[in-house]
Amino acid sequence: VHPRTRERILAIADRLGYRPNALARGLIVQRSSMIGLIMAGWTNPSYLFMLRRFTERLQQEGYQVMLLTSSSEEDTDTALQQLLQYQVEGVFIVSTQPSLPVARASIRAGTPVVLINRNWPSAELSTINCDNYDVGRQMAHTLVTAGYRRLALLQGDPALPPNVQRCEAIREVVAGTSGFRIVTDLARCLGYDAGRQIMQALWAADERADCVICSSDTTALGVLDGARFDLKLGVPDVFGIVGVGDSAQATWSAYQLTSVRFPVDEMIELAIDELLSRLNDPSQPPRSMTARATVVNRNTTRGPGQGSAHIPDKRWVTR
Amino acid sequence: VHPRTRERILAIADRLGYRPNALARGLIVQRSSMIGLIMAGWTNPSYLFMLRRFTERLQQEGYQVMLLTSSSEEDTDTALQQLLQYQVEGVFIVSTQPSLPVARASIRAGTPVVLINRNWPSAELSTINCDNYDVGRQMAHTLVTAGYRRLALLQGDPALPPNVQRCEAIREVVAGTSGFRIVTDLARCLGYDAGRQIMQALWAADERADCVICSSDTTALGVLDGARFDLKLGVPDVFGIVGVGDSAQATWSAYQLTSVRFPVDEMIELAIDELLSRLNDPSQPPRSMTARATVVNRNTTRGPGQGSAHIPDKRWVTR
DNA sequence: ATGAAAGCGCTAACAA
DNA sequence: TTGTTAGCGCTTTCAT
Repeated sequence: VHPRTRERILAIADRLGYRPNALARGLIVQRSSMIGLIMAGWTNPSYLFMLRRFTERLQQEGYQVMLLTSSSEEDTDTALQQLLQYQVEGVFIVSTQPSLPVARASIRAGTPVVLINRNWPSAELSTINCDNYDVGRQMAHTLVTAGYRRLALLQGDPALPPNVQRCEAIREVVAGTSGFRIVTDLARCLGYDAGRQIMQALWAADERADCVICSSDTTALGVLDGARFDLKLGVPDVFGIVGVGDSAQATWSAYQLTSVRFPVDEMIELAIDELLSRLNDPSQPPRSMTARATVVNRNTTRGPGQGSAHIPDKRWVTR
Repeated sequence: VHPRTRERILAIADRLGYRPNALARGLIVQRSSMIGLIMAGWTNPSYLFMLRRFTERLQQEGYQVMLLTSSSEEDTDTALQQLLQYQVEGVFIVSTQPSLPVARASIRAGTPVVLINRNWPSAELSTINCDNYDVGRQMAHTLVTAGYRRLALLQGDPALPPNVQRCEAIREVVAGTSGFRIVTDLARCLGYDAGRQIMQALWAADERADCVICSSDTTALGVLDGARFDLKLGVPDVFGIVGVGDSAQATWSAYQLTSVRFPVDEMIELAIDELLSRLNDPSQPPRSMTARATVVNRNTTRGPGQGSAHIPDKRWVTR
């Protein structure tokens, strides 16, 4: 094409307000350039960063992101079906999962699905996950080796697989450790205020706990403030606390909370890489990856660690 | 249609894996059912909630959300053009803005645009905003009436309109108040660590500040920990601190930070309502709404308020 | 109640 | 290099 003509036509097109219709193009080339993203678990603060990275990278790779919310598995099913109708080329599902028949539908449609923070029984979907049993084991061991004896277990949502897996592993460790036992076991303890109040109850109980495992950092920080401010307890000397998530606040010098760190950044990049590579080569089989979380010992548990801000070793197990 | 036949056909369709193609439908009915969402300012923690509400409500109304990221105004332009090519029916733009010609293009395309946390000079785009001058004024007044005299101004990103508007208003108040002045004026102070370090510098300076205005709660909490832990200063007696955003952490009993609260929830719902109603009635002119933020006095400033958790009066100014 | 035909805006393949 | 044609998967209209 002559540059002259090209220029002229482009100018006219612009003046006429012409925009190529990406939908019509998608129809004919059989590529929508759209990727679906189904999100649950919005209370996890690191998901803001996740959303950002997803959109940034996919945009960069020439895709558009279609974002859907789910608050139940039925939601996830309808969301996934919607996305398939919109001809997305792939979909990420975060902290939730579709039913088997709907998942099968996506497989038949040839649309790769990547599950994040959820397991999948068969090898039909890519998954990227933490070993939550291991997380539970590590948390319990941290407390045991620090010499605590009477554990309070402050669970989150008992319907969430990661929560039950963690707790199961904790109970296993407890069962296998003489002299260490669970004196309180509460579900649905979430948030700063809940933590702070529950600390009072723990101390008023017949059998006082001397350490606690919380289902989130926010809860743990509430417990910590309850222990230090309200009860004037020596933390970590008389009372030990461990949280989950290694949030920014956990690292603040006012808190220095011992917490479980997930390699969030790596998980995100890996999830994107996995989907992109399956998009480039549809014959590639779905992979299941397990990330290793580590507890970072700070100042709410006795023991060796003193505000160690070390980067955990990233060990990936691929099946 | 006979229910019998209907059932039979549906079953066959399902077995064949038939999914209606939403793109093709959109092409013919001239309605994509897609809404664009261009996001910047990802460091604002309340944006996670915003994303959630946007997707929840739009999904509920039968729309799909297309999420794009922008980190500059050029990004915003290309993002908006992309969205127009994908035939979105409307778009939200958060904490950024398009250039005038690109905005005009969207107007010609008949696609309503709602700007959130950004102003727009002319009345072509809907906007929903806080009165940032008023925010600056309120923050300064809070400090003045509490009897502080030597202000340290810890700005955020000097390129961000909300930041410059706030600071402008603060300077105005300072200029009009004898005995009250700015002893330190720093830009790009963001984050807990920055705040904590800067506190040291403030106290080591020739002329010590006795109060500080921070550009975010996180910074303010860093300053607070720096003052209390490192310097053992009496807060609020010898040193006053005010933050912006009224984050969850600001309300924690360990902090009780005086901060500016924006009516985020209401702003979000209003933004969605505005777009939906313009979608339903395209002849409806764009509206500009201004939300009123309020400082909630807690325990990092002297004065009447003692952890008042009152809900601010929501006053909306519509032009 | 069902079938046929037109066309949404685009790309791809072909012919001029 | 340019123009023509077919058709992506759907809805709508009109005829059966």
